[in-house]
Amino acid sequence: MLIGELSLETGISKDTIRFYEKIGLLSAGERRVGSRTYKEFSDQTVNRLGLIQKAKRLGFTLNEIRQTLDSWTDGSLATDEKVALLEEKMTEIDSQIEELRNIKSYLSSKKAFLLKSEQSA
Amino acid sequence: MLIGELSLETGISKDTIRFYEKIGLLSAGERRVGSRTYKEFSDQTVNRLGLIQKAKRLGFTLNEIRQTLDSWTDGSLATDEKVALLEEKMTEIDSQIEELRNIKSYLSSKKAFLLKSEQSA
DNA sequence: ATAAAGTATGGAGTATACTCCACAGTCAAG
DNA sequence: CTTGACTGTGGAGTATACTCCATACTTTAT
Repeated sequence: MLIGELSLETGISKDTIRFYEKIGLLSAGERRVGSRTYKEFSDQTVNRLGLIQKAKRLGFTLNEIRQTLDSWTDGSLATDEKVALLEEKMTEIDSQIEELRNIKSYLSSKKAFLLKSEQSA
Repeated sequence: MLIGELSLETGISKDTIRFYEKIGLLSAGERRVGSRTYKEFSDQTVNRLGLIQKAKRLGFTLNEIRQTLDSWTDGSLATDEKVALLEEKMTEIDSQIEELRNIKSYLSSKKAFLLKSEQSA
């Protein structure tokens, strides 16, 4: 598919997609038309962009994402290494959730304090 | 306290503290010594920097943090508005936790897939 | 008296992640 | 055959958040 369709399907702007391709986070084939060539993106690119979004939400930089996705597909990782990597990421997610819970309970105590002050006023 | 002590207590670099002060995220008094003036930070600044770190982890920009902290202390918010704001942030945290759980279960399914493939191989 | 450590200031530089623009070729519709 | 929508390229610009550097003053230890 061409960039417009990919953009529509993923909700990611064409400029961002072009930027991702420029830094090697996405790859594209070529479709020759007259004197021009258009970028041809595979269906899996939609999935890859979804992964990228997920990873970004986890706080990874585009560089880290590229490296991880590359090592995932270039045959340099054995299955058990992939499993270990997934488990590592899941542990990181647990830590992040824990941190969010801490912040939430901090906010909760702030709220309790406000309500208490209000009552006594 | 001076910047070095504040940096030690918070683990935030002097440069970053100076940057925060420059953009109005922190305020400091003046301590005059001879022809010079040093920045004098109050004890509450430690706490404020802790808040800033928490807010950053929630994904807020420094600008948003400044505005929220300012409105918190400048008397422009009634108690019930503060309570509402806290509740809103807590809801946002819940959403973030939910999203992290989704990503985790995605990773979990990837892992299950890998293990299944390994078994059949 | 001197050196080391801390501080302030102004400004340059870096990293990340886009976002926008001008220019130009391609294609389908009217 | 013109117009509008889509595409590519190169490069400039923006926003965020620092980080580093040179210069210079002050205090403290030796």
